[in-house]
Amino acid sequence: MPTLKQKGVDKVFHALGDSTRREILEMLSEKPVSVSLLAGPLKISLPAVFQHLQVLEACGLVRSEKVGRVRTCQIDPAGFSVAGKWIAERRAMWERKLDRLGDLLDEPD
Amino acid sequence: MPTLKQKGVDKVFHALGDSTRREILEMLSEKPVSVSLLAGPLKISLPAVFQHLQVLEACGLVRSEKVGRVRTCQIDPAGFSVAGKWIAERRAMWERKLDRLGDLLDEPD
DNA sequence: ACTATACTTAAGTATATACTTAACCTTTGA
DNA sequence: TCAAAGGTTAAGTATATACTTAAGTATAGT
Repeated sequence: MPTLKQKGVDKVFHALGDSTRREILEMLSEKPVSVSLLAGPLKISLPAVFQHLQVLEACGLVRSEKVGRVRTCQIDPAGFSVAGKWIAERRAMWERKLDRLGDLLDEPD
Repeated sequence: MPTLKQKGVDKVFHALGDSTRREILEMLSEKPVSVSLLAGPLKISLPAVFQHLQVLEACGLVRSEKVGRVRTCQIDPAGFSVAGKWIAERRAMWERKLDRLGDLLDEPD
């Protein structure tokens, strides 16, 4: 079943699980930003930021392009739709099932 | 800003970032299941499963109740709405902004 | 050509995470 | 009452992750 494309889900959620990376995403959600500008507000080194960006790119949450010596990063919606879809699908299923269950916790199978 | 409730977001995404934990959630999405039944199909020890369950409970993705010596686990939608909301909010914002940008950054792909 | 800027790579460290096995507690049922 | 079933705790290990500093590489400005 949905175990084939799960690799991407894995990477996206793992990426979102880090608060620094989510901070980066918040910054990028305003507008595209260069690597060093992203690093500014963060209290970690520039290489560290770069590594986070690699993670974010690898799972389709961020896209970037280098022009001259400046790399500009922006949100890539692809990764988000992977994550969003996974959650939405499960949520729909549970809501149905939980509904059907009523509130009885003790269903002895 | 939204930096206050972020702790929960952190934990939920981190929890979802592990494929074994997502497998557990898949199982629970069918119906409530006991700890040892959850462990059955998984190729890890029972204590390991238990630890995953603790992570899932700590972030509101799973709820459980012990009756006699059997602990029955079920999906808790709370955690999912945290994650779903975070994604939905950002997605809405980006879609607006990216739209406004047009294809400003020319797409190399 | 020379220097500064902006990123990139490399290499190492410290902590977190997922797992293990062994031992322990509770409840159930002969 | 005793043993098995179901779960829990403890303790240790091995790998992954997030970070660091130092040393590149390439482009821009003078």
